[in-house]
Amino acid sequence: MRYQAPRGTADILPDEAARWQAVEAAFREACRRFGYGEIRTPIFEQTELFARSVGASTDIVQKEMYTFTDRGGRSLTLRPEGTAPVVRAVIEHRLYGTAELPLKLCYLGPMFRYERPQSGRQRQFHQFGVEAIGVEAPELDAEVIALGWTFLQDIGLKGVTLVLNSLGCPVCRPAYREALVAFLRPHREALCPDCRLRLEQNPLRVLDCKIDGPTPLVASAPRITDHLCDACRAHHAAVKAELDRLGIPYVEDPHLVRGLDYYTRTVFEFVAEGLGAQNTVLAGGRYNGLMAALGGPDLPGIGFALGAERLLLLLDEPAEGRVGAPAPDVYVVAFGAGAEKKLSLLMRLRAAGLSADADFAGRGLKAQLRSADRRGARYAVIVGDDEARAGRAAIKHLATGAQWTVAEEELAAFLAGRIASPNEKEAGDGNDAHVGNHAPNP
RNA sequence: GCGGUCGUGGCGAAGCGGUGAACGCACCGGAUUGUGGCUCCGGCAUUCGAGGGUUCGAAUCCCUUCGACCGCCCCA
Repeated sequence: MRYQAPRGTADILPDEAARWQAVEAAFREACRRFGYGEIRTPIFEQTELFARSVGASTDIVQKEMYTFTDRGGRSLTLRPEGTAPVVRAVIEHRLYGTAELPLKLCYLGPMFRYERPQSGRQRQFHQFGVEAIGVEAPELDAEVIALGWTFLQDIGLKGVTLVLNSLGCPVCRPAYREALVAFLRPHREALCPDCRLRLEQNPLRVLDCKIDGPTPLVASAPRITDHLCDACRAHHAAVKAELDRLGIPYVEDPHLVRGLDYYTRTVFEFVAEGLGAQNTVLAGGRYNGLMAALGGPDLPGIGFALGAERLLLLLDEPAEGRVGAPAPDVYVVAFGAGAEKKLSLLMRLRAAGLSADADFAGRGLKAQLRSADRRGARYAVIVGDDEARAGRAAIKHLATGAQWTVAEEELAAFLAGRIASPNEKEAGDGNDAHVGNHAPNP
């Protein structure tokens, strides 16, 4: 055990990778139906991009970024989230001018945050996300939420709750912030140490303090939703009305505050049971000022991201299984004079569309058949001295023990036909004297 | 960044100061000539995450270090 994967990273082994492929496929399918095209951005970006967009006072920027200097002296950062790179790409390629708005983009890939790993949290983790840019209509907020909802339904996730809030906009949020600070400052000593700092730097974050979360203090604090400007209030109401029409249940939480600074108006999270403090599985919101802040036109946007590891944690327990190759249709057992036919037989079978594998350890007949069985193969093709001499191959249906002998040339077609046939399990042709020596598999 | 639990063969897991590191699974080989699954027999850790120390003697005690898991902060 000399080398290990770096702290907070994980290898996804074949059995597990199959589960990933399933959720990725479901996500891509949901995105397709909703009209989102995939975008792939680099895994690292200029450090400035994240500092500007995510917010200098956020934990992500202050202590969680994987930042390094390349050989040209540039400061680069492994992306901690997906929105900023996508927005950057949209601006860089002026996509807003070449496609209809909203521009709908989706992505899936690894993100990096330097944190203490624990359940549902890694340093390299994976997010699937979407961004819809260029339209401010509340219907779009609802549609984005509906996409997240649909996806979670599609993969059969149970016990998730949609939590909704509005964070206002540059018109109304400053006033609310003042009101909140004015309310909290007299109670400064009652706040936890972290919150005393937040009070100065990012007062809204005090609202979702876990330590004295539902204390009378926070509970009785002024609510953002009571301080929204007319436009934000109307927007928020329209989003809720649309969700009501769609029959998507949600709970309003005026204390929902997201950890990234670029959010405006709608913010939402889908929270799940059973993940401890890391219970957010999908979250997002509107970011109307982000495009302009990153040097693009002043276009609004909304999106979400979901944590793939958390999602997989919530789905069925990983099945304990064989690590490695999938069960083949055919396992070629070749030995003696037949050994030299092994590879060419495999190639013929594969060319016929069958999955085929064989022993590569030069073991005996018995051991090879054992492998065929253990690998879960449906058929074994046996080519030994006798078969090789006759230009034929013995075929054995492993579940029943039925056996046939066919000419080498006909082998692939014969097997392809049988595997496609509903009567696959009929008895063999009796050409093999050994049939009956073994009981069928129970 | 803070706190807790823990690191014994491919995996799971005993042993917790005294000469050969249980056991289960997996794996490899065999049980009369070329036929798998069941059963039986045999094999499979000079070594207990790494480094140092205490001791006549350590996987078992101490220190350091690396790592894993869990919780907190924060986030997806």
